[in-house]
Amino acid sequence: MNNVHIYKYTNIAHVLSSVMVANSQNNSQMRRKPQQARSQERVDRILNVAEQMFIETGYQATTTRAIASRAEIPVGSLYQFFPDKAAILKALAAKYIEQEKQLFADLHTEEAIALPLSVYVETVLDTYDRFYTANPGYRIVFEQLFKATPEIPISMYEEMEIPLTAELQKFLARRKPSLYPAQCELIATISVEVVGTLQWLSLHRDEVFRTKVVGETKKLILSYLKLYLDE
Amino acid sequence: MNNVHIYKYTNIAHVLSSVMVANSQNNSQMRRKPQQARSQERVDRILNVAEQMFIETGYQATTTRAIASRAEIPVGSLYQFFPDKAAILKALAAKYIEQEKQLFADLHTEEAIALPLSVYVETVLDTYDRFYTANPGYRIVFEQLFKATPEIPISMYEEMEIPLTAELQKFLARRKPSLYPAQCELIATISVEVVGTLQWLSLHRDEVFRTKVVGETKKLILSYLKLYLDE
Amino acid sequence: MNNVHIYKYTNIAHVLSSVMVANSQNNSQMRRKPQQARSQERVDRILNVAEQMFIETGYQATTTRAIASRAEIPVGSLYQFFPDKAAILKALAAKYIEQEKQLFADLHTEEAIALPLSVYVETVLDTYDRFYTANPGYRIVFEQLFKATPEIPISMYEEMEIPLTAELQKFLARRKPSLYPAQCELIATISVEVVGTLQWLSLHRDEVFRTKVVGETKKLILSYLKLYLDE
Amino acid sequence: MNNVHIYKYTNIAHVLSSVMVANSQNNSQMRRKPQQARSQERVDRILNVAEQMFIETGYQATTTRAIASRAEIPVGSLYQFFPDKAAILKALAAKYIEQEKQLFADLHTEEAIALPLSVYVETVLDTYDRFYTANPGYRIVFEQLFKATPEIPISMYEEMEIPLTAELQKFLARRKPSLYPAQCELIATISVEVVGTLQWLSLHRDEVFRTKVVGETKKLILSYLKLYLDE
DNA sequence: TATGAATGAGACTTCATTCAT
DNA sequence: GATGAATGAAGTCTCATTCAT
Repeated sequence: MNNVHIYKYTNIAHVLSSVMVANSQNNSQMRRKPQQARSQERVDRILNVAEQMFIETGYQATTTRAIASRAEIPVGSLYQFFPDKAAILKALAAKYIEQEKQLFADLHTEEAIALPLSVYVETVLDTYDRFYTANPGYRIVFEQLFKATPEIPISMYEEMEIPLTAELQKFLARRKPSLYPAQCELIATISVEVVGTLQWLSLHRDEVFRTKVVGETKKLILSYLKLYLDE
Repeated sequence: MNNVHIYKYTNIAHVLSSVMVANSQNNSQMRRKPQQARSQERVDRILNVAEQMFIETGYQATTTRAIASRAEIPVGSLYQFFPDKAAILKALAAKYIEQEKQLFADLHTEEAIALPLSVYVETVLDTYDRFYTANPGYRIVFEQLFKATPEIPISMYEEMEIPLTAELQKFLARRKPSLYPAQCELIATISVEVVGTLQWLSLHRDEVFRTKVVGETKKLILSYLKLYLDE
Repeated sequence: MNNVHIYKYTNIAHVLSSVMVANSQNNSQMRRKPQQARSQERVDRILNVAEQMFIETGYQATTTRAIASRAEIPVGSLYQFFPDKAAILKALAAKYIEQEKQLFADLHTEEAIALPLSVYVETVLDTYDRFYTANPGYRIVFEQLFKATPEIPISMYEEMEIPLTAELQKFLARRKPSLYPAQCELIATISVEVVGTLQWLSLHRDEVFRTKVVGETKKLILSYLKLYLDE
Repeated sequence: MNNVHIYKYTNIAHVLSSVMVANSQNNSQMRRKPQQARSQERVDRILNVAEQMFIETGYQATTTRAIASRAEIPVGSLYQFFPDKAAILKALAAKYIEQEKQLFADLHTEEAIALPLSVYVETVLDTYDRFYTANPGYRIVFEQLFKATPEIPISMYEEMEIPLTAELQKFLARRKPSLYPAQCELIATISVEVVGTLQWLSLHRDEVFRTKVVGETKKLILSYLKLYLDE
């Protein structure tokens, strides 16, 4: 979810393609595929540090020197793995999408679609909570990514690999075939956006707060979907 | 609404006070109170241009030269009205709060609270829609403002002059006295955050989309509040 | 005295000429001869304020706006009296030279030269003390003036209107004709420099300190001159 | 000597401490301790160029770009060694104090104090001449440094590491125990100020002039001190 | 391959001076 | 003449990126 805000801004195809490249094997955003253990460990450290600093300070205000320094590697080495600062952003995005894919992999089954709505929502949101908690930089990374790509916004998220919106859209179409595709899209978009925001909100205080917000999110989404799925 | 994300980040009192100063008569954020028509027009142009560019490119990536250039004035003139870049942000924030106050001024009455829930939601969201459409930079400005004030986050929005969350909280307390204050706060916070996000989402495509999203927002919020207000 | 440091730095002829112009009637540094009382009063205020601020903050760090503001006149008006910032410096210099001339006017007489050395020193230094106390900006103004005129230093202070060094030189030549002119010049230069510095030093603490320093200066100069004048 | 003008202006302790830091090993004014030969040479060039330009044009009027340009390095490199413009000033000050200490290291001995006055003066002033000739920016650097530190002037130069005034004061107290401490302080202060000025003066013309001025300084100081030390 | 010093374009801001009112 | 808003060149400092070692 909350990928929605992505296609609001800009040319998804463009951004996504460049991001996905970072994900593939050879033609990587990364200058050098870190085959050795040390390199891989360095890349991970850079990514973790960068994610943390982007959240804390924002993308622009985070300097490459600062990232390298906190990751305890020389700047030069950072540039051996990433051609420029934006590549770190893209690598994070790619990592997020990868995580998202894996996490949602076995969610989109016939069984799942047949589940009672409440159970479905419960399952999806728990999954999403796990994903988001593991990838707290998600929102800020994509926000920045699309701000930096000032092109025509196209909403073709079906084509995208970003799973949540597509998943929900398909779910709606199956459960209530009388809904127009445009309606499915709208409902899915809104749901995903809402879940994304509330997840982000949930991370800004303590654990108790997070749990409460997640609980409310489930109630909210369930009551909203019920309007259409008459259950 | 959507002020929620404000108290997530930081010390409201601090930020707000500095912002409100920009609103008062003499002790302004602005170096010079523009008395003549031409000056006032320039200040307005700066503010409009800045708002637009902050939305498009973000605060940090927007340079003062670029603002001045797009506003078709020399940089020096910009600095005659605003002591620094941050002052533009604060002036925008002050403007928003002013607008918000005026718009919500006669919303918080006994009558309003007695309204049927659906009418209440309808009214509030229409008001909010008007406000947000007139002040599209709201979200990004406050986000930036609080990012720049790295202090202890305190959630005391009752004390704030920002009306929507407080308003909703009071509304809930009156309509359903059995709700704990903490519950009211949570529900209000979530509602405001959701509305804020969806409003923001609504502005990123065409007019048709905006209308649709606003409509869905009403449904969503109404169905959510009904969970608590058993109507 | 203490004009000495002037010809250390730069082309005296150049600087002095431009300064002296500020002193003459029509071809002034000042744009407009303030004939009306108000104008004259404004010019005085500017000069006083500028002198004070140059001492406190230095010439460069003192802005024309700040001068105008502290003198309680608009900047525009300041520029009606002075073509640029440097003109204020020059006007001050001219004022100082004028003061110096007047003060030393009746000092350079046959009688004075015939005085006992100790009485002569006493008289001269008392005069100088009065002058310097009345014109505390003297040192900083000339320092700045010559720093800003980066040309060949020429020591032709006999030609100058600055009286003290020339006066002392003549005094020495008369009292001890066996001294070479070059010696007279050296002794005079050194004496004037020393007196200038100690006078400047004397102004940086309280009145008691000032008196003490002035007393010591007399002793010091007297004992020095005695080396040559065998008295 | 000529450190006197230091405590005229401001809180010695404060300024000195910040300067001395520039002198220590790790907590340097300099961003990076230049370890390699090339870097060290660059730092030296910056310092030399800056010293020269400060003398010629003054501190304020000397731009960092101009320093870098004359030192034939990019501005960025300058800022790699010095966090800001003031740090160059402080580094120079630290260098001077270091030089002063080393030069005066073995001057303050029982033997020196027992020397005939004329020999003592001769020795001290020769030492000072060497120091000042090697560090011509001394005067202007400290002048600027204290102008930028607008605090309460305290004269506690015994505590300072700056040796000359303290040295002379002790010398006087030993040679003539009947002198009050306040008198010693005054005499020392005046002597140091005078020597400082004359040294400064001596540097503004040719070598012949310098020699002559130094010679006269010795005579002058000797004759002054004799007033108190009855020799 | 790994390092981190070096680079310089460009960011924010100031301020002497002008000129329309 | 008097005013003070307007101007923009220039100053200080940062930081993504390169490249010699």
